[in-house]
Amino acid sequence: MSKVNIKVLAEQLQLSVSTISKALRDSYEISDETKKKVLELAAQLNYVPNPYASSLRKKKSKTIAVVLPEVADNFFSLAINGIQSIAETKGYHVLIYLSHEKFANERTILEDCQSGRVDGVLISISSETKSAEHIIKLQANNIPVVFFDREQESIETARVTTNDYDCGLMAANHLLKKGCRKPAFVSISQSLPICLNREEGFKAALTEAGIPEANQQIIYCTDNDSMYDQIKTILQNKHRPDGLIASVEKIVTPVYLACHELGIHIPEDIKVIAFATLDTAPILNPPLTTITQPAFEIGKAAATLLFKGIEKSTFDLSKERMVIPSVLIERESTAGGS
Amino acid sequence: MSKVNIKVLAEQLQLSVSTISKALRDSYEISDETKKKVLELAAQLNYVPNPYASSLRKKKSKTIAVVLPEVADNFFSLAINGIQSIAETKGYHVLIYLSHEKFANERTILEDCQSGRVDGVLISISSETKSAEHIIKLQANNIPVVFFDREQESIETARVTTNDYDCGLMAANHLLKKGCRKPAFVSISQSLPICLNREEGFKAALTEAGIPEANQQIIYCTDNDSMYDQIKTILQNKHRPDGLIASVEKIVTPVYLACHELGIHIPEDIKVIAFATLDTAPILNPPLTTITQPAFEIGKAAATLLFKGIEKSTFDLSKERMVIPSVLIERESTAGGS
DNA sequence: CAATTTCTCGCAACCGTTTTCGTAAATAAA
DNA sequence: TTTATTTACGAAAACGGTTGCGAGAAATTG
Repeated sequence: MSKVNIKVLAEQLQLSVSTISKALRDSYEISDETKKKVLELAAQLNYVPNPYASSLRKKKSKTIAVVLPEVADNFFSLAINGIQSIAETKGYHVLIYLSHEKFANERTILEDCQSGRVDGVLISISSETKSAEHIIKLQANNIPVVFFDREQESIETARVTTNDYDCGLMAANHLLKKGCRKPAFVSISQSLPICLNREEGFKAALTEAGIPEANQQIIYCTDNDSMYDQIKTILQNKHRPDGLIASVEKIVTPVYLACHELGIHIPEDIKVIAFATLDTAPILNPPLTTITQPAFEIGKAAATLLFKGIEKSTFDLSKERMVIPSVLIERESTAGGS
Repeated sequence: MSKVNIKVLAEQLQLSVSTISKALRDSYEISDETKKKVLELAAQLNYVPNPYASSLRKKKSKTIAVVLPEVADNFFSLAINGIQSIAETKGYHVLIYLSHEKFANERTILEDCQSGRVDGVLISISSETKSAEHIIKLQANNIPVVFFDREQESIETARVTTNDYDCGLMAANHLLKKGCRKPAFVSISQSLPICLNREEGFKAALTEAGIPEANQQIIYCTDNDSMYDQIKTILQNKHRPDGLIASVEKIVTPVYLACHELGIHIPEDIKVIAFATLDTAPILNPPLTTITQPAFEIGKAAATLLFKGIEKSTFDLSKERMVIPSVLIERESTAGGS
C-alpha cells in the first residue's frame, strides 16, 4: 500500500522530483502557489518522507544512541526521561542499547554506532569496562560521545556526573554523626569512577574521624546473583558493621531483606544509607535515608551537551565537565545517635 | 575521517563495488579467496556498513519502535528488557518513544513510524487514547503492530496482556477474605482496557459477595499531580474504604504516604493490594501484597510475535491473543481477617 | 577438439531524497 | 528595444549499498 514518495507526488502534480523536494522544504526557489499545491497533496496522500534516504544524502541521521548497563533501575529510567525530553524538542530519535554490565556487549554496540546510524552517543559504561579503545574508535569516526554518571576517566570528552566524592564524604559523615563506629561501604565495582569516588569520600571521612583503615570496611558485590548471600554473610560476621552505605540502588532490597531475615534492626543495630532515586524510599520499613541523584537533570544536561557537540562543529566537548549535586535526604534508616 | 565504505574497499583491492558487497554478504558468486581478502581488508580498515543505505535498497530497517506512556515505571522498564532481549537475538534495533500519557504525542509518534524508519511497532497506549485511526493508518501502511499490556480493543492485531479481569476478581476476593466490607478500586483511566477489566473483575467479585453496587467504590485518579490530594480526600471521607486496590504501580507511594500522614494504619484500618512489579514491595512498611505482572515475559512475548509478523508474511497477527497470568503475592498490607 | 557447463566477477539500475547547476520565461533597468 | 536581473523550475549527480544479468575464463563433458 501507500508507498507514496516524492516521485508519486511529482507525477500527480506534473512537476519534477526536485521541485517537490524543494517545496516540501519550503525553499525560496519555489513559488507560493506551487508550494501550496504540493503541501496539500502531500497531506492528502499522507506522505511521510523516508528518513533514511534523507539521512543518506545529508549524512545526518537525527538519531542518537543511549547506551546503558540496564534499564530496570530508577536512576537510568529517569535519565532516559531527561534525555528524551531534550531529544524531542530537537527532533531527534533515541535508540536504546543495553550492555547488561558486560564489556563485550558494550563494545559490539559502539561498533555498530560507527555505521552512520547515529549522530552521537550518550553512554553510562558497564561495571566491567576498563579499557577505552572502543570509545576512542567512535571519536575517531567523528561521533561525539558524552558520558553521564558512569564515565571512563581516560577519555577526553564531556561528562555529566554528580558530586560523588562529596557524597561519599557526606554519607560517611552522616553515619558517624549518627553514632556509627564501624561503617561499611558496599560497592559493585573496583573500576567504576562513581564507585571509586564515593569510596574515596567514605574513606576520607573515616580517616578524618580517626577511624583506622583496618576498620574501613569496603565490600565488593560485583555479581548480581550472589549479592544477597554475600550481604548476609557480612551481616553475620563477628565484625558486623554498624552502618552501611549502599553505593547503588539495587543493593537496597537485599540489604533490607537480609536484615529482616537475620533479625537485625535498622537503624538500631545497623544504620543504612543508599545512593538511590527510589521513590519508595519514604515508605520503606524503615524509611530509607538516601543520597538522591538528580537523574532527570543529568540526562537532560548530558543530552544538551551532546546536541551542542553534534550541531555546532565549533563547540569543543573535550573539556566540558558538569557536576550536578545530589542531596542527602535523612529518614529513619539512619535515626539515632546525636 | 574514516568514511571507509564499499567504494574504498573496491579501489584498494582493485575489485568492483558489487563484488565487495557480495563478498561481505558471503555470496556463492564470489570465490573463497576473494572473500578472504575482502573480509581482511574490511576488518583492517574497520569497515562498518551503512545501515541506511542498505535499508533504502532492501526496504527493511531492522529496527522496531517501542511506544510507551512512560519509562519510569517498573512494569515498562522490565518490559523493555524483555523486548530488548529478543531484539538482540534477532539483530534488531530498538527505538524508544514516550507518549507521556498524551494522545497527541502518541499520534505524532505513530505518524513518524510510517516513514519506513521501523519495520514494526510495539505499543502500550496512553491513558488518554480512545480513538484508533492513528493505529489503523499504520497498519494500512503495512507496519505490523503488536499491543502489550495496554491495548486498543477495536484494533485487529496481536496483543499480549495479563489476565486482568481474573486479577481484579482475585484482588477483590482477597480483600473480602481478609475481612473488607467496603473495598475501593483506584483507577487511572475510564477507557484503558487494563483498568476497565480489572475494575470489572473487582465489581463482579463484590456483587457475587452480595455487596450492593452503591458500596462498590471506584475512584478515578486521572491526573498525576493531584493524585496525592485526591487519595487523601478519599481517606478522610466519612465512608472511608476499608480496603484498597491500586490498579497501577504509581498509586502505591501516594497511598502509603497519605495513610501515614493521616494516621491510618495498614492493614488494621485499611488493607492495600496493588497491581505492581515493585521489587521493593517486600520491604515496604508494611510489606505490600501485590498482583505481580510478568512484565519481562510480556515484553518478550510481544516482541516475538512482532518479529513473526515482520519476517513471515504468511503469519497472520490479527487473531493472536496471548494472556500471561499474574500472580498474587500475599504480604502484610492485607493481613488480618480469616 | 568442439560444445557445454561452472565459476567469478563487473555493469548498471535502483532505493528515496537532496542539492548543484543550468535555463527559459518574466520582470526590471538602461 | 536591448540588456540585466530575478523568478521558478527541471535535469542529473550524488549518498552507500544491493542485485539481476551478462560475459569471459576455466573446467567439464562428449
